Amino acid sequence: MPDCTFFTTAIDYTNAAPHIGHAYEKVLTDVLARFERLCQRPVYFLTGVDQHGQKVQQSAEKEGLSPLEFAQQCTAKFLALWKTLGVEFDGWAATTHPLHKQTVQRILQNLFEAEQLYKQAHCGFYSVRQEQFLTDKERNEAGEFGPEWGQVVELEEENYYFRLSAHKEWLLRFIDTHEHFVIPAFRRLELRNAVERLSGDLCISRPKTRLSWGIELPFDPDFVTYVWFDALINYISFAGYLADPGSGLPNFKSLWPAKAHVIGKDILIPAHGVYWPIMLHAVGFSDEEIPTLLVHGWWNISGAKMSKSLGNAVDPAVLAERYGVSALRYYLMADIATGRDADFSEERLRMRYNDELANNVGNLLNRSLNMAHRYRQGILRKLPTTDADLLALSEGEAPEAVAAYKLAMEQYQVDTALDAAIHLARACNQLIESSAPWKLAKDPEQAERLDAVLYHLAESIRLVAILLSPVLPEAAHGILAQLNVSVAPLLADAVWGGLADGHLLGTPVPLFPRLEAPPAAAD
RNA sequence: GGGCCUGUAGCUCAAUGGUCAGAGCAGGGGACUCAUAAUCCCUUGGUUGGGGGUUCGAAUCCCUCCAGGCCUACCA
Repeated sequence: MPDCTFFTTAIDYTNAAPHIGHAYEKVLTDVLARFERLCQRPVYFLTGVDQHGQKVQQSAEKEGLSPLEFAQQCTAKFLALWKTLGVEFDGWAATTHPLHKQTVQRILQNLFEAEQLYKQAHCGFYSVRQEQFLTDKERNEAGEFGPEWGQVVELEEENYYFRLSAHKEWLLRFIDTHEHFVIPAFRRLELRNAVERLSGDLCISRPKTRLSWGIELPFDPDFVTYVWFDALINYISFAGYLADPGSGLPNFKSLWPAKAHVIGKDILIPAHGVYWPIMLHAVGFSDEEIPTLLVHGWWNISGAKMSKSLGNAVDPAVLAERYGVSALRYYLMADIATGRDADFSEERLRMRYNDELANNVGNLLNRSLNMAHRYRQGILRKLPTTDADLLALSEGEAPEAVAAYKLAMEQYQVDTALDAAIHLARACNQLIESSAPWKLAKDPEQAERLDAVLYHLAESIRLVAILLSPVLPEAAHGILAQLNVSVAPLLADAVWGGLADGHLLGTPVPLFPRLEAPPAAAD
């Protein structure tokens, strides 16, 4: 058993600038990692970039750069975005890293020696322009390869193959016996059906004559390895698998198996659901060492799939600039159910931010602190109370919100978890209306009740801040600062009564300024 | 072609086969003044895509049709 919770994300291909989908996956994983820290569990968050392959090589040539230069330029954009969005990872998996190359080559060598790889000639139609073999799927209605492929020649080429189909029956049994291999459940069904139809082995090499930008096969220098074989291994190479002592990489045993590989639905089949478990199995990993796949959905725009080529890609850096990191992170976590698709809408981003963060939470903090200062110089009294409405909050709404939040987060349902936090804030606003502190303040006989109400508000807000902190680390810090709480948020502290008798609250400053008018039409 | 998902209020979504299908937002009406023109209360709004079937009971299970989407095919 690993002693550290290990999350990975897909590594992004350094061929184009990051879009909202990249940002979503990384923020989601960042939130899951931050939740582990909130629970005081050790966590290791690995993300990175996939820098090899034909597309990078081609794009680099177009720009007159070396593949490495091009990949590094693109990598810098991803790194800058993660910094902007507060995505704080522990390990950075860049596949051009020498230690990664070393591990990939060691695994290839082991598989070769175990006779899991073999060399075979393939004869087929090859597009010179696109530099790839064509299959029947590329044929047009007339059964021919269209002009978009340029010159097509019949070519025979030798390559190395991985004995994928030899492990098909094992994979089927594994899927059948491991209910939680794929989350959500319907994806597991989808995967199982795909595996049933699996036939043939996986070509894992490209001759250097047509692709040089990759990791060389250790047993045949005329070839580099296929992109997926290179990329998937990042999950173990950067976790320290087969690493030499003193490499600086983590201790593999402390991390593996990963709690979850967070990936998009597009790379479940075949890469992560077929190639990856079979690779691990072939290398000698036991069934208990195959990690769970947490498969998230897509942000669509106007219901259409996001695509750079359609010109509708949403630049997350622009959104962060326009609305702020908190608004963007909140929207990405609140407006999609993990595993499903959602429609991206700036209008909904503004709406949810204004309604839930500005009007509900932000204004609650502001009005509560304001009253505490106006009526009590900011000093809280922690006194026993018998008022039913206050007990309903301290013994009902608040602990129930924490429990619902925890349950949802453990099931990766971040949107549901956020609902629980917002619901608690809403209950506080209701308490303010029903107790009307401004009236209590005018009646000396109600002094104790006023103190109790103010305490209940501050205490509830403290809990809300703790619950929001994985999604909104900065804003949670801001809330706690205004409450004059200096300790870092912990879920263990999300229990009633944390604020001491005589606690002095900080000065109210509007925290989530409303996004007033929609900015002038984008672009 | 094969596989999978979705279809519930104007919008975004809930609802282990079991009270009258619920929230938030939007719409309508009202209240309040501590607050970021915020908040709170009440309220309008549904043939659960259509049609069959199983059941004492169906949004939920089965069949079928319709509509949209995804994977199958190197964009999270």
